Amino acid sequence: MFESEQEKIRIDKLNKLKAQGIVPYPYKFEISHPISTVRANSADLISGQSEVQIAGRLIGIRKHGKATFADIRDSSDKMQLYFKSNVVGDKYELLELLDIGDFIGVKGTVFVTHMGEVTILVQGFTLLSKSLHPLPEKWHGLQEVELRYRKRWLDLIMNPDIKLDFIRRSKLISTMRTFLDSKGFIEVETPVLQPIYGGAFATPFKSYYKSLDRDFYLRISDELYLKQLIVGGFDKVYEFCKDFRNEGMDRLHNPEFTQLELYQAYADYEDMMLLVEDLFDVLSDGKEIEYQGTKISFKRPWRRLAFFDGLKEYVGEELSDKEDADLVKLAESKGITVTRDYYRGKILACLFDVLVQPYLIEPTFVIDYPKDISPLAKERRQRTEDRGQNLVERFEPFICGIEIGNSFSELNDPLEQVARFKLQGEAREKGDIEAQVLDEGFIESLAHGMPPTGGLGLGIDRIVMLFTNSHSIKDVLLFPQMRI
RNA sequence: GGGCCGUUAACUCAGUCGGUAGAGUACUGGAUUUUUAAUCCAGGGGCCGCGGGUUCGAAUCCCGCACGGCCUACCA
Repeated sequence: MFESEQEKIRIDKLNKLKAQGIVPYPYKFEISHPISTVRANSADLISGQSEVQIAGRLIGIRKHGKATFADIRDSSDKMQLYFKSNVVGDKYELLELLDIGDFIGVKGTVFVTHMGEVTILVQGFTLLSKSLHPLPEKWHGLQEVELRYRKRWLDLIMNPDIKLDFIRRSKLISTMRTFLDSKGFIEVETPVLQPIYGGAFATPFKSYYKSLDRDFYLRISDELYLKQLIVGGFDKVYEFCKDFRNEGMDRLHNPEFTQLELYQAYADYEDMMLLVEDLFDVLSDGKEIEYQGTKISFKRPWRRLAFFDGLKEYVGEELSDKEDADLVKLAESKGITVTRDYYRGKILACLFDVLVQPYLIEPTFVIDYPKDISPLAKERRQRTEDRGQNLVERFEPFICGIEIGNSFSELNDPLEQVARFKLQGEAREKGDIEAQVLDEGFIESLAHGMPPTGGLGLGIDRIVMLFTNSHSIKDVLLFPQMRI
């Protein structure tokens, strides 16, 4: 650390500052305006000869002997500074000890240069923080993608425009919160550390709780806890839930990610579809977005595509009445490897993911999934057009081929729920390591009675990707997971 | 998991046929009181990702590994 030539020079400057009695890391500085405000009101500030105090990071220095131009930037904008030796006096010499990257505070008056740039004529200045490590080059900046993810602070300094995406993320989440609050939903918090994980198919991260001497898991979902709150009498609850899944990472997956899960008593999955349409109408402000070159409209109603209709449309045949063996054959003919412990629904889901999902560009609700891959969802109500049994009331919304959520008419029959977990147990014994584990507390809560309930989970990171036109989930996570 | 590409100064990048490691920015010293990629002069700065191999000699050729990116597959 601090061994490069440039770092040694800066530490040397730091020591010279200290020797002059200057505190290189003072405690605070009174700011009269953010830079953007100075800019917006420059005419008034100039005519009034008003003194302003602004602060920020030094991002450029141009020395001209007894005059020096510099640029500082705060979170709102940047501003040119003009130091003249006959104005700042002896302090002018201190400029020699400042570097690009330092934070300074200045007081001065606003004027416009011959070149038309709004500038502060500096009357006095204070070092607010000495920077010891040089910043990347001034016009190519920091480009190496790996460094941008690993050293996000540097990325933010050198590529400040990326802040807009993270501000957008924050605003989208706050809009969701306002939307749900206005509909009477209550925001709750549930455990991240769970003795039994559940609510989704995934491999968990395992931890160990010393004082209880037992294994705990980082949650893969908060579903089972939120439903217990519905049992307890909250009619509408939601949680922005950081989930952890011990799986690979790629442009759509980070091992820790954020889901919005919400549950509404006396509602079903049809209500959840309407809620999603409403939400996206608000999030998009009724406007189209463009994602990776494709224009997307969230205009209601979204397309509703039955799971088996999707397969029929893109595979060319009706699959609901096919034998398992034929499904395996079909999968293999499409180059999809099917291992032996796969059960029917999983084969179908694989086929769907590969053959149908990539083509779901316009916002689409895929509805009515196979029962055996949906152990927490209610059986589908019988309708005249039904193609047999074994469907549940479940949908997943897709946009641009990306799965952005999951929703059910929640199963609230405790005996049926036990039976579904039992089937999951059998799948687990056959080697399906993601099969869901029976949670006795959850079953007991259902046994006390849960009202009919609609549940919805939305992948927040992926939704932010859509609205910020980000190709990778890493671009909407400030600190994406990287290999160590 | 597979394929392709990348890794050289703090950053952005060159580096020919295998023959002493280059530029710009940044940094240091000097000149410069309206510049804004300031300009001009001079200078310092390298584990060429890591480990092997071939060779008189490797940043360069070969093998392996690590990390990253894109594509692809898988994991719902």
